[in-house]
Amino acid sequence: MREFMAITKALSDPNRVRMLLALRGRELCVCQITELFGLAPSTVSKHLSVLHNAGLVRSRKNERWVYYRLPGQGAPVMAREALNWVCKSLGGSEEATADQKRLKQILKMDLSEICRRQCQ
Amino acid sequence: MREFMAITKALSDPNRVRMLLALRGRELCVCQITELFGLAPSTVSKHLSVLHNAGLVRSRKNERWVYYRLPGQGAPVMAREALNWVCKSLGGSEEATADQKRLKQILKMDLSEICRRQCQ
DNA sequence: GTCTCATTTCGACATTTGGCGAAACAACAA
DNA sequence: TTGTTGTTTCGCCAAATGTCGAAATGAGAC
Repeated sequence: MREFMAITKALSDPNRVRMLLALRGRELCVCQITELFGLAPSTVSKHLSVLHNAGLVRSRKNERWVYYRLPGQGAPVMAREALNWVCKSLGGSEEATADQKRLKQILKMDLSEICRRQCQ
Repeated sequence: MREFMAITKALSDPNRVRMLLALRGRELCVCQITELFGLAPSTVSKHLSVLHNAGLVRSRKNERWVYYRLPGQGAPVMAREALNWVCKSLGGSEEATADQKRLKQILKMDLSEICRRQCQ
């Protein structure tokens, strides 16, 4: 029950759901997600920690950046089924499609450049 | 997205999830649910309206009582899949099992008697 | 019509939550 | 070591949420 509630609470915020959808098929670093959503870095970090706590994302650190990704087959059943449900339900939604489109632009940019813009 | 968020928000409260689990295989009237959870009737009513709004329960009125039940095949895909996920994930959980046990006792009681006790 | 009574709505309150900016942290660079 | 810099943690605030009791609703019963 505790595990389940951690997942549903994580999924009860639209920004967090959009983050999961943006992570389909690739990993993203915090600054890219921040750029995508136009939120403060601290806010994005908090959202990601909620998702991480629910087992809905994994993270790794490389050089200066922290990358988040969806967990693969190694994830607990509950989380995996939740993610399947999210992707199946909203994979083709307006919001997800628009995010994917903007994400394409962001992926072309240099990470350092993104971060520099956010530090202003 | 709106429909999806209504569902995840509805599922983000443990009492509401427990209500869904209690409704597996039977309909229950508001006073029975109130008795099961030890909450104020107004609180239970609000929770049920949130679930109803998300399409996760149906209701009907009979004589003095309002009965709630899980929607059958007629429910929208998203709600049906959410309910399947809930039942599959938590159907055998400690909380659900304990609730089922207490529910057995409550089902033996007369509806009028339950309501009389709650009006004190 | 009037009463009864199960349920819902309303108003208030305490807690939780999403958001930000500032400060702390961690890892690389010089 | 000392900066630089991307990320996280910490305080704080405004908005949303769970809970209750009181009042309103509405459908039978008399």
